Amino acid sequence: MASSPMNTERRRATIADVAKEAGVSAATAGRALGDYGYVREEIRERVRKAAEALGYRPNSLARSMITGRTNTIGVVGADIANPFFASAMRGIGDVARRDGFGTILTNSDEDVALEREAVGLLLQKQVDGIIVSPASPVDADHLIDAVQGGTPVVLLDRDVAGLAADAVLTDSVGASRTAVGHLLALGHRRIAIIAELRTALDKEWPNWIGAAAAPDVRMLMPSGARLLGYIQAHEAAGVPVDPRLIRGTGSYDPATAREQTLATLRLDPPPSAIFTVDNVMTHGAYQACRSLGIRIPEDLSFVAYDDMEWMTFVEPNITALSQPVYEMGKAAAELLIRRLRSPGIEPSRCLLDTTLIVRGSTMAPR
Amino acid sequence: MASSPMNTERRRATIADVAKEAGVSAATAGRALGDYGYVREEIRERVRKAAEALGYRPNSLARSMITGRTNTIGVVGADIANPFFASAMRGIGDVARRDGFGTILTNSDEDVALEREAVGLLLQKQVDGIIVSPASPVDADHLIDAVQGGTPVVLLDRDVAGLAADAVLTDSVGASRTAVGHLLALGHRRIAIIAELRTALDKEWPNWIGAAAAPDVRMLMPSGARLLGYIQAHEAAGVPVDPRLIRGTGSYDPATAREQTLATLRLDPPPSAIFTVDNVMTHGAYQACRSLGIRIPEDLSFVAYDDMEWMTFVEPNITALSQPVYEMGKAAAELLIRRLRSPGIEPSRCLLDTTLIVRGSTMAPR
DNA sequence: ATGAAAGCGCTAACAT
DNA sequence: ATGTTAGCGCTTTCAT
Repeated sequence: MASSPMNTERRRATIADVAKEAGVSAATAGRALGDYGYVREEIRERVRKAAEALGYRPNSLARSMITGRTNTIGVVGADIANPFFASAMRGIGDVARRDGFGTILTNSDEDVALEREAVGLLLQKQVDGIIVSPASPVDADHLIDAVQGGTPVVLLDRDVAGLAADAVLTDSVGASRTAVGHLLALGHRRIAIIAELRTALDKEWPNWIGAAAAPDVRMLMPSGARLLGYIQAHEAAGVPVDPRLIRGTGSYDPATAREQTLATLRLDPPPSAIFTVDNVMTHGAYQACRSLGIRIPEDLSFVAYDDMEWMTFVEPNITALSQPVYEMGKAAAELLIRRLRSPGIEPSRCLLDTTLIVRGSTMAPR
Repeated sequence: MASSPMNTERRRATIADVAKEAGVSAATAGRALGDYGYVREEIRERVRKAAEALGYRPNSLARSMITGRTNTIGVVGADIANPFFASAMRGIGDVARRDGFGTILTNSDEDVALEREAVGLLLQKQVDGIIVSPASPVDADHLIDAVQGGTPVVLLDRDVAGLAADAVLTDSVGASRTAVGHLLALGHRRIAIIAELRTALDKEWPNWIGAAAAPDVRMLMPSGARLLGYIQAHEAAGVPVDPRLIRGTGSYDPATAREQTLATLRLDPPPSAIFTVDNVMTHGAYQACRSLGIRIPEDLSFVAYDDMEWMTFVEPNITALSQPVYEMGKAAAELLIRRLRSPGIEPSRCLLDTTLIVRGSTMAPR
């Protein structure tokens, strides 16, 4: 009955082909294969056989046209090559697969224009929802548009002022206070901090020192929030903040972090401790320390935000703030899928804990 | 003229809405917005305005139904949390974005069943092509199916016997010969190797030693190929291979790598050097060495396959084989997109170079 | 250069 | 329980 010749690349079988082969209507074939509506068990089996014989594969595109759902999640991260996003993405991917979703991945490189473009592309592809680590906490009209257009958004790691969306966050300010508090408690009085401070609001940090009111944390990027924690820890301990110890790189970039670290270490008097606000900053700062032959912790105590596996490889092991990054990705995907299933519910903010792991890179200053 | 009320979530505008707003037919609106066919410039502008006013976004699904192309690439890697795949994915993503493609990412966890399922899902989603790091070099009927069905496949990092597809590979055997040759030239005669050796054919390595004919490299996984290079280097140097120094973990897993390393270091006489075949093995092996307080390179020379940033953080720096991972991802995407544009061409195999970076972790045995 | 109509592959109403 | 019909949003003939 098969009329097509044995050419190597024949037209893919459609549900109509399967229906004809099984001697039923396309609708019935669809019901049998798609597990919806009513089908006699005997027919179902016959259709299955026919589908098998023809090597039939349903076309999700056509299905999505009708159902309005693609079972696809869009993800916009800064850079998948960064271990932070790689781990988070793994968490997202695991939950997505478990619940029958695919994931479209895009990189924004911390650029709002690229992020906007990426979100636009995802919307055109009709993703069911979007998980995003926004490049800016204020410039987010494209995210608001998406939500208004009916595509839910979940914020990962970074908040956005004025966007009522689910979010998975950590308390960067608090964690930073803990880390810097640890150094202050050890007796450090000159603590350098290496941070991106890339956005306009993050760059207003000089105003935060000694200010009556703290800035709105929701307007800050993680690096800004972590600097805020640094300042708060100092003020709580009654230790004055030396602005020269606060080094902004202006970009996510180990090379600049190295330069800024070298610059701060040349100060007179030099810092007795250094705090880096994420793995990229840590990378550059640690390189700088090594290139100068600085002894850790005798000459300089070192605390890093983000725990990396190599921090137990080096001597001494590095004291670090450990974030549950994989779990953050999982939580984001779970929040999104929950919302897809029950759209009405109030946005919820999931706050995960960061823990300080004290290792050998911190001691009292000498 | 806008008749819809200001409800927060109105139906998304379609091309018909835009057409009506602009006072033209849907076909013309499509031509104006989609840059195909002929449209008077004046009309084009009018349609653009209407689209803008309605916040129109084309529906890629509908477009793909007709054109048969989704402008989407499917990627199946083992684990995006592994820095190797994360870098490769970044390369793929950069090229894809440049050429107007999206990327759907899935993890196979080195499991052929999961890989098969992932490929099936990607085909249902009608991806234009698939980039895959196959979990098995022999069990690949699903990949053959994809190609026969008209969806091109590009192999990344791992070859598949009997699949005529584009591939981006490195010479694992040769690179491994170089690395082990370096150790042999220094005078090492007892070199341990830590490798996955997960597949059936990789586990046949005892037959390779002193064999007349080498096994078919295309049937081996990278870890098997690297072990083969190890054996070849020994035979070229006339140094006998001690099978007790060859440690297979059976899985991608730092914990097992650590155990195997501890076991091999307990041998009498112990190895004077160790070679790890990828970053996961390196992770476990390095932990093992640290936990025993072994001095590198005085007690043990250390060579790693895959260069990681931390290898210049530790003391001494680790001698490593560096692969151009990001470029491999780029090349894979470029091969795939080239094939999408000119389907007829012969499959090409892109072989990238691996370089040995000699650092402080290797010296002559004492 | 534009419009009318057909149709991609599938599912959702509506019959029966 | 099954078939018929309509239609998702768009592009592509085929007219004019």
